[in-house]
Amino acid sequence: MRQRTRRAILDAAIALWSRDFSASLGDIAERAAVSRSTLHRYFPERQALVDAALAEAVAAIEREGEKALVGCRTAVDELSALMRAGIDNGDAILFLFSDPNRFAGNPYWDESEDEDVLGVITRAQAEGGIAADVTPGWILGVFYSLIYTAAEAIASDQLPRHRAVDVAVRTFLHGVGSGDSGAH
Amino acid sequence: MRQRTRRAILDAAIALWSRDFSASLGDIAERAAVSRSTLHRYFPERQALVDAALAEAVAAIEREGEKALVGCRTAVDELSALMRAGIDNGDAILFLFSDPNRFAGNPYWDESEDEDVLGVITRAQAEGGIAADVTPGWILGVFYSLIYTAAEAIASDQLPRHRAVDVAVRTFLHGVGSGDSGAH
DNA sequence: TGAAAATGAGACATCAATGTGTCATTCTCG
DNA sequence: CGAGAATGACACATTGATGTCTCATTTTCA
Repeated sequence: MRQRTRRAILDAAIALWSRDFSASLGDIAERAAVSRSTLHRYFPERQALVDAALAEAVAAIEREGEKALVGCRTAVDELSALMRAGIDNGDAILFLFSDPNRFAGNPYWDESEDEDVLGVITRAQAEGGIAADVTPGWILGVFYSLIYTAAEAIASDQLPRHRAVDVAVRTFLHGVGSGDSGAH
Repeated sequence: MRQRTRRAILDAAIALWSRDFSASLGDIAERAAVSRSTLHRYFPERQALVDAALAEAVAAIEREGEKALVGCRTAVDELSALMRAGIDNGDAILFLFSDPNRFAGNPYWDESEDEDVLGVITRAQAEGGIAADVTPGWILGVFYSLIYTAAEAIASDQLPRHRAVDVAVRTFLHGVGSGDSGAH
């Protein structure tokens, strides 16, 4: 029970704070189907919950990202797999990146995931699967933006999950142009 | 002076709330280089400032979008122009769309801009410039996401403004793939 | 079953943000 | 210049979120 409750609170915090960081602890407790008393037993201060949610979100992304990479042959394959994993953890992505400065200086803020993805991107550029005349930083931003957009489309029932993943990967690689106009 | 002060407060509110909606009125007053007293004279309650900022952001987007459309020949041209205009008003875009539910039910919340862009998108699909096998809703989401990403890249000095616009439009139409792999 | 753990309910105290006033100072413009 | 508008600097009350505590109830597990 102990772990289940903690998990419910963290999930609720990430789900709510990913959309609105001003959500109160009362809101989170309600979402987690837990009393505010219990929430305070697990996380005595608001900041403690922020830190734990941050650590949990980072861990989830790393964990799922790791799993997604098995069996990939090219760097582009890896990016597609990471995008799928990111969409499946849309709340965590959104929570981490909705405000790039929110966690600046927080010891639990870990940019290694950024570094990992950037590595895959530069590798994909070297392999010729990703345009080499655009900065990796821009590509990383597009990568996360499309994950966000796909997660949002799923959450609002605009697209089924599998369709959202396909369309996001396709948009990432080829854009939404018809394809018959000359690429740059 | 009266109008200038009001404008400074609205700009500060949009700039701060676009990144962090929990920013306090004190933060906004400081950013606007104005005392909290003055802020309260212009906007007696927090909600009044929220409403005014919302109305101002909507108006700015509509106004700049309108201006951007002159001289466009194709619907794809219009989308490119709208994207440029959006990036130039990145704070307003971000403020309006960072939380799609924040302004639900607010009388100043106007979805007509959404409708306008959706119209251009379907027109572009009919003209053959935009893929017709993807939902307009998805394309709209990608459109705004790339505006956000470009505005963020500019704000963090990763890309100069003109370069960000170019790269965003190109990504919108052709993605970040190298282009020599078969498009869908 | 029965003790220990976990939880819920609620009464507080505290604190930061917000809202409301007053008064002095600065500025704008006739 | 000088009156009126605009602003800044406070003091203060209010409010909602947060943090702390106690006690009753429920759940878990040996």
